[in-house]
Amino acid sequence: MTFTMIEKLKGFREFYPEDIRERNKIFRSAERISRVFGYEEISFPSLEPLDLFRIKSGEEIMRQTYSFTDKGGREVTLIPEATPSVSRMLAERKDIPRPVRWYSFQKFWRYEEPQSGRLREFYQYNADLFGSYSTVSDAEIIALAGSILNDLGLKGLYSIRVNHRGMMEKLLRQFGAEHPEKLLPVIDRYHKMERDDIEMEMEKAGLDSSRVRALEGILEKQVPLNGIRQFLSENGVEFTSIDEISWLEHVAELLSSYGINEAVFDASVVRGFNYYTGIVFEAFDIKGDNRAILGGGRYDNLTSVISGTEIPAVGFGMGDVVLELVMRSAGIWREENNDLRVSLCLTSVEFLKEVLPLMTEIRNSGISVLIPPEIKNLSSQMADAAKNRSRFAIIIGKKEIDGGEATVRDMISGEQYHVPFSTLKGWFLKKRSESDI
RNA sequence: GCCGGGGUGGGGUAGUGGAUAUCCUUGGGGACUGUGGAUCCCCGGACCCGGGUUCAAUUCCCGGACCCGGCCCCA
Repeated sequence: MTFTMIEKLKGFREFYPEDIRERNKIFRSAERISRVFGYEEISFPSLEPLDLFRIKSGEEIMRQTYSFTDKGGREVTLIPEATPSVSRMLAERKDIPRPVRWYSFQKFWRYEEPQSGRLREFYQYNADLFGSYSTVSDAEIIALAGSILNDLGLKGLYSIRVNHRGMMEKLLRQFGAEHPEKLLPVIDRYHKMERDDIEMEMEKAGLDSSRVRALEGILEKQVPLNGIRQFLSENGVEFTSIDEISWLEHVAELLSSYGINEAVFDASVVRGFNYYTGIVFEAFDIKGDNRAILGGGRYDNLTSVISGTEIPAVGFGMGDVVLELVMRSAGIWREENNDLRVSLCLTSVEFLKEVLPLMTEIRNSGISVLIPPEIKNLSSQMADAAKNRSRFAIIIGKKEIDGGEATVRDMISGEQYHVPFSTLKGWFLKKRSESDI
């Protein structure tokens, strides 16, 4: 018989238990930190009308998404991002008091060629703060991002590169650019493009050669957030005419008080989409070669396009793909199962009904109890317990039933204990609290 | 959508225009009816798919899907 396995689609993943475990840690971290910042979870459909995304992105959206006509003739799209749906949710419920703090963690789909850190199906965490235009809310959303990364164990291993779209536009105008917004896509690709091409684009935009060199000097370096003013003035920027510098300085001050010391100023971060209006930021692995772990910024005009109501907003998105790569290279992606699990080993199946109530009691206290599906000889049950990484084996035979005590074997040390049935649950709870098992 | 690279059991590999495709590991069973992942024995499992060249293709050629990486795009 010939059998051909049907392969999974390009850019899609399967998750085995060892894959899920650590990913759940990301979910839990994001959930916990979001909650203590006052953010509440929302969820929205995975399939939306194509028009929801067309509004923002035009027809390019067709090439970059899973879009098709459904059986009812509707043009639909597997959601490639969260913002449009979230904006609609906000617009649908005008009674919700602002500011609104929401987060979500869903699957998204993009029809792109997979490459490092980028797949066709991925999870993305999203957080947004609606209804406030302030340095305080900008700092909050960046602090939220940093706190999640810290909670995951990445403290000191990443940097958050911060910039301000409004400031960049003023700066570029001051440098001679007539249409600063046209230069932003070039700046976005500063670290990818050839030097000659960049300089050509800058000159085309209206910068003279000394300004081109000054701009390159600015784009080249990352400096501490609180050193922006000095850095820019050293590179020929007349900062007195740019209010946004003070804005960034205040955000820097707040972030420092938050204990987020990973934020730096990086003028080359402007984000690809042009709907950002204020602060923009991206977090990177400090070692460097990965794509951005997360990215976001302020988008005060977007909600009006999608929902008809203008509501200031600042937020960010973080995908699981790059995050996993970064956590792996930081050596904090664990695949072992650290749950406290114990395996029941019986010398005869007839004892099972007698100890099942006890096992249920132990399970109810949160400890995993594995019942052997087949009662073979004790030796092979012990071997199974070892293989399934049980920390303890509970051995039950005639002796134990008659004596009313379980024999409990520590599978690491080999020590054995006789524990009365009545105190068995407490014995495990004590073991659990004594160490980090 | 474009470009470069890749492929032999679940994982890691050897090898080949022709014969029963190598080894390790993993998995299953047994030796072993009250004590372990050991040991020994047995078993299962692979040349990505399709077409072409050829007497003969896992091997050479072409195409496709997939994987890795890059471009476009980046929400």
